[in-house]
Amino acid sequence: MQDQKLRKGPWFEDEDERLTAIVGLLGERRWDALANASGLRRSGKSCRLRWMNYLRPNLKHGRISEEEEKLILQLHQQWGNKWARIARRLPGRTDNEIKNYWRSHLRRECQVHGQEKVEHELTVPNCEGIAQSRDCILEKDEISENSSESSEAFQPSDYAIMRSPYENRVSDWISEWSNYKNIDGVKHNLDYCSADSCFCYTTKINGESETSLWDFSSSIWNIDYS
DNA sequence: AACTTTGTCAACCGCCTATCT
DNA sequence: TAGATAGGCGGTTGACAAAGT
Repeated sequence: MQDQKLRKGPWFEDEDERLTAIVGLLGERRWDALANASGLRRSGKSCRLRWMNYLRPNLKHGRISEEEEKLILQLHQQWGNKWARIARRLPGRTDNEIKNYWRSHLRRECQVHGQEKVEHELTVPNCEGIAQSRDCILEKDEISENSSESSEAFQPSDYAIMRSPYENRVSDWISEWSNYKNIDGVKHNLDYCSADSCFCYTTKINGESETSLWDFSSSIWNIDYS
């Protein structure tokens, strides 16, 4: 399909219907092939975006509730502009929606405070500056360990300053897993380049703390009953 | 009433990573 | 193993409506 023939801009109702039908037939994959098969003069990316942000079932289209807003603010404070990741915590909401909402919210905040600093800090949360490297993660780890607040559970999300989808996925997985297991705190040391990745976590069983270590490279549990 | 500003939303763009061949 | 392709993500833009002057 030639680029100059591709349609852009708002979607028409019949295009939505066609896309919905073809996704129902072929599933949510191979978007380029799907776009061709549908006869829509749209790129695969455009089809995917339309589906993910608008046509997908179980999407909420209404206003963001107060609870959702609190969650967005909280997660954004923890993770920064990881919209897709934040969206995964809000069923029915898309990353685009949350991103848009945040931008509106951010503008309001800036107007209220009248400080450019606010924008900077909100754009670059955590770490007192942007995490340019994984060194920052290590520093944060050290800070946390020495902090007077160290009695509080260390959240897996504190390691969210990662850059690759792989890192994000691993971090997400740890986060979800720890929630599922009702784990107090997770410490995560990820070196994805060397596949020497591990994280440790603490659980309480009958009031006793138990620290365990998950080693990605060997996929084994090392239990430390301290 | 007319114009300007602000807010909201949908969509596109470019980059990066994963997967395929 | 390298190159090509597909998919995912965050940033940005532009259209439109509502609110303000």
